[in-house]
Amino acid sequence: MKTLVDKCLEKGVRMTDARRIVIKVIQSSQDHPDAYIVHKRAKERDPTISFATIYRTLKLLEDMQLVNRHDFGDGRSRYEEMYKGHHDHLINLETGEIIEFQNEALEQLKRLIAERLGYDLRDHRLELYGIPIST
Amino acid sequence: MKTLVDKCLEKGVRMTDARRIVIKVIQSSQDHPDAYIVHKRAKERDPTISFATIYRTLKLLEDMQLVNRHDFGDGRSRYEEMYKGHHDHLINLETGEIIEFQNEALEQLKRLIAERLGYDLRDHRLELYGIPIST
DNA sequence: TTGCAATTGCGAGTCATTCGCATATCTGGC
DNA sequence: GCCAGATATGCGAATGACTCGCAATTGCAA
Repeated sequence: MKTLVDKCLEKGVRMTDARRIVIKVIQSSQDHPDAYIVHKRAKERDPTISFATIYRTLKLLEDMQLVNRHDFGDGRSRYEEMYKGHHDHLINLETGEIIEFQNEALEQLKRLIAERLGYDLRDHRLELYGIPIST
Repeated sequence: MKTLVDKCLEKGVRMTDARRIVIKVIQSSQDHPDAYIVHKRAKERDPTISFATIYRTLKLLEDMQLVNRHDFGDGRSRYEEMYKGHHDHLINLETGEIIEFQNEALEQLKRLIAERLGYDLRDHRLELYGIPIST
């Protein structure tokens, strides 16, 4: 099981303190932090790390397909480690809580629809927004 | 068949020249224009109309559920009249072209997934990104 | 250990969108 | 039709997320 650091080294990406910290933050986050939160968490490990570096490193990791960037409609990007299988998100409109889910039937349907339209599916984005069923 | 203007009047929304123009632009657009394009088209009808008014009017129409705002990941919002049934979008990664599609099985599946997770589905967003299948 | 290209922190710059405010425009009641 | 007051407009400035330019620092290969 390779770590993100291993994967970076493998691709010849220079491994700096700042990058190690951002990677650590991403790996130990179980939620979907935005850049501001990532910066806040990174500063706990090194108070001198800058915002620009957070953004640059997140972009680097995104380009390397090691991190996923999501836009949940609140005007800023949120990040999570790209690990295991694909999953989609359901956003609780009352609390902002984000629930992850996987559904193979859904994935198949997406591919099928794209194919019917004459396209090879390269990426997709699905978000459900709901409120908890009361009772 | 009520027009957007009718629907606005019905809800007691004051009908101004600027709003009539924005509505006209939205109604006669077959694509998914961003605010800049809406402004450009609106200026053809009244060169003095301002950007702020475009945004304010689009927001008004969005709040009234007469216009849909989409974010296709390029950093700006795109607008379309909210008419007929719900549909999703497939974005051609090579040309940026946007294809609309509807799929009832997909809609049912979305509702089912939300329900299983204990949520009442209030909104959702699905975008497929693909490249044309070459033959 | 050294050299130099890659990376960092900083502050300034972008870009889409929103706001504050003075002016202009609606619209319901006469 | 006309008026008053509430609303909407245009303008430019403000915001907020993100990116860039640059000088100083740092990683890493030889």
